[in-house]
Amino acid sequence: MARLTRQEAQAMTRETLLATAVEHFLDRGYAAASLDQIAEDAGYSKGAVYSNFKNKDELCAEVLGRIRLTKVGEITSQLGANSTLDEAVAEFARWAERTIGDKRWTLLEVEFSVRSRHSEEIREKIATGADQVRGLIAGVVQHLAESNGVTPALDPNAAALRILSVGIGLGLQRAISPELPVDPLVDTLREILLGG
Amino acid sequence: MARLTRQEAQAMTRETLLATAVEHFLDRGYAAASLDQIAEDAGYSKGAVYSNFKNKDELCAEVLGRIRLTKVGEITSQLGANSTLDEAVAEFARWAERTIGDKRWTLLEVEFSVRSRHSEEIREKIATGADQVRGLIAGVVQHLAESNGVTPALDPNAAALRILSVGIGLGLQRAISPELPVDPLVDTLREILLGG
DNA sequence: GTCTATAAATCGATAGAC
DNA sequence: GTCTATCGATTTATAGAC
Repeated sequence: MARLTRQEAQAMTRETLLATAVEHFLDRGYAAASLDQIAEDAGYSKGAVYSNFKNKDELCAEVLGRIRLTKVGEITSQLGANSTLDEAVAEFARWAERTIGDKRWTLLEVEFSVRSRHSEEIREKIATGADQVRGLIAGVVQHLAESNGVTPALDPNAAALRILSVGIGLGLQRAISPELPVDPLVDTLREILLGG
Repeated sequence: MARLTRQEAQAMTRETLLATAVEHFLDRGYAAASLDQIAEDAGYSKGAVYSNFKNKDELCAEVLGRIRLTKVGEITSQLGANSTLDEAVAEFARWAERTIGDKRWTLLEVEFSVRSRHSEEIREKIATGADQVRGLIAGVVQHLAESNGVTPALDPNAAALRILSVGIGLGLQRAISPELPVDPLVDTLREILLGG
């Protein structure tokens, strides 16, 4: 290993802090996650956190961005590999079972969304993030429809809004009552794809 | 006005505190609502709050129960008055626009749900509340279907789960981005009712 | 049952040294 | 850029008087 330049060293500090923050925010939620503990667990002090991130909200926003990249990467790579529509829907069902089943992510997304109450700046940041997520879903729907030669029952944006709504609402209910089925989310996707 | 007995006086204290708490929790959310301010605004002291409610969580649970009674009362009374299915759906659309448009309620429900993380006792309380809400929705769907002679595409429980999921997810997104349409919720109800 | 007073515990954010 | 030390501002919950 060559020596790190100052820039590389700082990038590593930031990376370590961010990776540690992901775990803490997922495990404890926004309010209960402590910047002090995150810093300590990452091997730094709280000052390092504030040197690399503006405040707790911005750190959480970056944490959520990273988590979303991971989750979306999982589903897009798997969907691209499937040929028939049935297989794609089945693959989506397995992804949903795992992902919506992970209540830590849903609860963190939702808890952070509620913070839109406290500041217009946060609200805009959250709105932008949600917009991006809907865009990703719209792309997936369009891709699935085109590569299978079907016409969706809804235009991509409306489809994405509907799918994300069910995903959020069902995810939250399943975080509270894990015995609830994932069917509504999978069925929603299937109906949109086949119902044209 | 006759004099109040001790029991009546205490019932009135409780009622005043609860009514004041509804406004504070709706306006500021769970975390930002202060028991001290609620008590003061109601004309009592914090001690009175703890004499009438076990703690902040139980007070919030009662607050949510009362709000739900109000909201559900609105929609059930209006739906009962309508004759045709189209009218009922249109009436539901107006109710949804008002209710899902009231982001204070959605945000409070969601914020309190997230607290299921911190204690199994709260989680059970929240789960019971959600169960009741789904039961109410199932009843409305069944009533609408029977009184209009249609067979819903889903059984009442599945229908309620789907409708509540869309309601929660769309409500949260609309709390952040109010320009989003209410259509997904109304369309979901219509499709379930007509799709059998 | 209600009030006053206080306990007790955080935690986010900043200032200044290095 | 990072660390140490500290500020500052709250709030829930309780103990004891009335």
